[in-house]
Amino acid sequence: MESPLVRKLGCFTRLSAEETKALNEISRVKIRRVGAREDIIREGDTLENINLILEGWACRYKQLEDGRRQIIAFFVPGDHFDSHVFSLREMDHSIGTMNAVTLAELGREGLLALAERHPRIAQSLSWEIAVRFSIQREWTVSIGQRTAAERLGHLLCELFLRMQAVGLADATSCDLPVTQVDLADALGLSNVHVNRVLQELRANGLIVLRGRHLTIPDFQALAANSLFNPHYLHLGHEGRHLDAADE
Amino acid sequence: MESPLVRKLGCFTRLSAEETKALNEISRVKIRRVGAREDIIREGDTLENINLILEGWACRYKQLEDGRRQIIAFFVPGDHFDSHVFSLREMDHSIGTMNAVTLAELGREGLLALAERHPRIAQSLSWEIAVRFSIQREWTVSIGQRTAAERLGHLLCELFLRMQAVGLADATSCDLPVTQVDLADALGLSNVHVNRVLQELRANGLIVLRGRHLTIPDFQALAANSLFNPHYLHLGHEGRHLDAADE
DNA sequence: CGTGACTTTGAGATATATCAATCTGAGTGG
DNA sequence: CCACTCAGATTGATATATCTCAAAGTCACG
Repeated sequence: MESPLVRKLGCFTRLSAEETKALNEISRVKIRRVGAREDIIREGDTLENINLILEGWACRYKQLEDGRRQIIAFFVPGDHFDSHVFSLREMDHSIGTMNAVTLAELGREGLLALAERHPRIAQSLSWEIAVRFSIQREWTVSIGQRTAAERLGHLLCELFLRMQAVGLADATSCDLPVTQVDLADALGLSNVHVNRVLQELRANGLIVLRGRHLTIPDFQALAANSLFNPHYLHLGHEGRHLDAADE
Repeated sequence: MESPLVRKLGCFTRLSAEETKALNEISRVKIRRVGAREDIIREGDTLENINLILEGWACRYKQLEDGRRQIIAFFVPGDHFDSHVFSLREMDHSIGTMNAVTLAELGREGLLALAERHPRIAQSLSWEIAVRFSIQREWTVSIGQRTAAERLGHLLCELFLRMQAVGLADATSCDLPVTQVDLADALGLSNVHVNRVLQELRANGLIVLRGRHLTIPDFQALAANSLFNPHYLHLGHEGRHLDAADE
């Protein structure tokens, strides 16, 4: 079984068989299962390991004193949290699961050693961090400037492409294991409004969303409607080059 | 003259005289001046150097097709952009100046070599990136959840502390070389509304803002009013320890 | 002392929030 | 296999934070 991390890093650079094997192996050493809607990491914790998601979705979130919650990022399989946080004393936010999640706990040292031995792994891990940062920037743009419909459409486009990048989407659809309240907390909207905008997108034939499964019949249409430009995900740049060379 | 970078990294770890000297020297090699309201880097550019701000303010921003602009981050002296972007093909956003800016262009190799020779420099640079990421997350929270008054107050608290961290603030005030339109674009508000909220904060005695200079007479009061918790800036953790040991 | 950039004011307009029901459907126990 | 339950989705009615447009004021600078 191939680790979704391999799949994702493969978007950036072609990994050798040896590198792939090493990554798959390190993902198998220490597995942990967490139920739905549980916290994996709490604000104030100190981190010992890097957690890699093998199955399920999680999110980074922060809660204000009065209870308002903002989801700061979603994690899908192949994502990990959070190498660079090691520089900080303690977590300034929490990480919780959406549905049931399977994690690989990568020892910090193990991964660093791996990166040292395989420069392309190091390179693609730093690519991954840069992309994550880029996504965070785009969320700032979304919440700051886009209308509710654009925001929602934009988020769905992003999540769909990210699922596709790890091989968890078919041509037009993927799982979306989040509630409307979650979407609202991620977009800075009320759940009532999310519901209404969702209906509007459905009415326009831009999405089908039922039972935690999302279908985007015409991606271009939804993207255009949301001012979505996939550039910020930096997917498939190197990958596409290599693919082209294959043919 | 001490580089503001030294000042800032000193918040995290005590640098040796030798490390300080090395950082000051590398900041002096290649200096560049850019006028107010100019772009330093444009979307689509590829990066060759790391630019360190010695004087003046800049911002990261992104513009939607229809002209809406979101300021994604402010850069004050001591900040640099952007080591981790090297992993990406090309910039997915632009960087522009607020007022006149003096930059040090650090060669990528030079800095990497420096980091290799001095592990504490490497460590504090990675701390810096982690903090920047944390700030980006907090902006997401702000724009998503806080009211206009909280948002504005929160941003002013942040900028004041960041200026203080590089020694560019006195006990209650610092420069703030941005227009109300800039604040609006950073906060996802209209400039008219920023103006009104600014007046409200003034009326409540929380800020004095005139001629690009900000005074916060009672920081605690403004912080409380804005649900501002400085933890996310991760300032002075290690620093405080060492200070304590000094006594 | 004029010009342009920025700030301030006023008067509506509207996107989105809030509150409170009601509905739906998947899972549970009897 | 049927009621029950409960989380989540939907609806309706109303409130409000914030936006838009347009004009007028202020101030630094040449």
